[in-house]
Amino acid sequence: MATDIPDIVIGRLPIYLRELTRLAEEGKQKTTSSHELGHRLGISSAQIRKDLSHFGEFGKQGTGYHIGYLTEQLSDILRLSSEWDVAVVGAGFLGHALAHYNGFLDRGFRIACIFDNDPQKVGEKMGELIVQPDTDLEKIIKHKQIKVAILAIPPHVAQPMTDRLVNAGVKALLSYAPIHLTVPEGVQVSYSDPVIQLQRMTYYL
Amino acid sequence: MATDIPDIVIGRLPIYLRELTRLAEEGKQKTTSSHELGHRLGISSAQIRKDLSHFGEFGKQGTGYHIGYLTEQLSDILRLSSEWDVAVVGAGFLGHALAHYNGFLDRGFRIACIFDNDPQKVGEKMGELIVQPDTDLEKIIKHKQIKVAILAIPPHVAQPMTDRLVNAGVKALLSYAPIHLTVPEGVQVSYSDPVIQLQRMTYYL
DNA sequence: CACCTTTCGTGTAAGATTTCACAATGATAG
DNA sequence: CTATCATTGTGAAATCTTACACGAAAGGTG
Ligand SMILES: NC(=O)c1ccc[n+]([C@@H]2O[C@H](COP(=O)([O-])OP(=O)(O)OC[C@H]3O[C@@H](n4cnc5c(N)ncnc54)[C@H](O)[C@@H]3O)[C@@H](O)[C@H]2O)c1
Ligand SMILES: NC(=O)c1ccc[n+]([C@@H]2O[C@H](COP(=O)([O-])OP(=O)(O)OC[C@H]3O[C@@H](n4cnc5c(N)ncnc54)[C@H](O)[C@@H]3O)[C@@H](O)[C@H]2O)c1
Repeated sequence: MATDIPDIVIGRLPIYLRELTRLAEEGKQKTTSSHELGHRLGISSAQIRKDLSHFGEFGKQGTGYHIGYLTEQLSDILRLSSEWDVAVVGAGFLGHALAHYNGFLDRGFRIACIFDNDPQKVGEKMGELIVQPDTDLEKIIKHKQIKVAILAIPPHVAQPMTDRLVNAGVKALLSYAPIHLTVPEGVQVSYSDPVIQLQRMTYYL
Repeated sequence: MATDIPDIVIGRLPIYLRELTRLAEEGKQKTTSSHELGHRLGISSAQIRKDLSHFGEFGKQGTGYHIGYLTEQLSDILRLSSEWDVAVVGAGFLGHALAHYNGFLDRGFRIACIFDNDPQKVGEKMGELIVQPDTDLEKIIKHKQIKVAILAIPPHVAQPMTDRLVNAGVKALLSYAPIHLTVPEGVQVSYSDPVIQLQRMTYYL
């Protein structure tokens, strides 16, 4: 049941999870339907049912899905039952925003440490954390067994830093640097480049 | 030629453009091939050729693509020949990072104004800009004919702010708020939620 | 010039994803 | 208890996307 599930399906699960959490917060109802969820997300109900059916039968005919139960199941599928420690590399503007962002904790992640190579930044307090020198990066990541990192450093140092992180055991990497990164098989990479996103939209304007 | 081009193809053009710019910066060569470009991006050469062929014939057999020429063509296709003015809404941590980011200018966008509703933030200097009160938002956006906006405000005010922006004439919106937005037909929306991206990766860990 | 190498552009095949549509199931109301 | 209604889970069809493979062009070489 766990094999062979298309990436594109996995990619939608976090969206479902996020909307289920919103539904739970609204607190108006204990259950929802594929139709309601789809309507709220601009996705067809059939797609939602098909996606979920890859993992089991979570709904009930006539009633729909129990919001709490489906939330739990999706959290389990996405391995969010316990928190992932995350390392942030780069304590500039973006690192600053990330360190202060409180939207990670209740969704399965905790910023566990933040690194910089600028002596001026090292030691500075950021949110709950203190900026660490990048020379300690390998030691701390190995010691805390950190598997997830966020890159918020300039593009020209992103690839070498990626290599260091992977070498220290990081398996999932979200990069804000506007550059394609090369990683070994088995390491996940994801990118966030606002300019790419804007450029995708201007075509249609 | 302009109709019927799949969104997924449009979505890759900015990636090609970004890598072409890097190649130009490296300055080692005047031309590149679909094979080289694909190799650098982890995309098949056939896909690159097929994607480009939707818009015309930009290459030369035996030689490949002239980097400068292809860059120009892609910029034209994506409507990046002249700069788009961009409004940033929300002068918090993220708005701060965006206002100081110098990676927009050379890729077709210019942050033209930044808004906040917090009297403490209004008037503050951010990068080259001064934070404007959100009450002036409609006036300024209409006056400058701004079509592109970035949302960096809390989730619960994101939908009403979207409605205001769309009403003022915004046609493309990049939102950092972790919530699905509803917009009228013809308005483009794009999202950036790092938690969604991390959750997509933890499944594979 | 004849030959070789490179690389494009593209028709077609293969594969992936979405949509359709319906039997089956559970809830509800009279 | 039966009829009605809502909604799931899922094969099959339709659509979309990627990969393959090759003829044709361009440039270089002897
Ligand atoms: N600011 C934005 O809104 C924004 C938006 C999109 C993308 N980005 C990208 O995100 C990245 C960071 O952006 P930023 O605005 O925070 O930049 P920034 O210059 O404010 O911060 C970068 C930080 O990285 C540190 N650094 C540099 N080399 C390092 C190394 N080898 N090891 C550890 N730390 C190192 C610097 O000391 C600095 O503190 C850049 O790649 C940028 O292109 C930024
Ligand atoms: N900080 C991060 O790293 C990060 C990461 C991902 C997503 N986000 C999301 O991005 C958004 C902004 O995050 P942030 O960290 O900058 O938050 P922030 O609290 O630092 O900034 C939000 C700003 O929006 C302003 N604001 C609130 N309501 C407004 C309104 N109606 N009109 C105009 N301005 C208004 C506030 O005054 C504040 O200055 C949030 O939705 C957050 O969930 C943040």
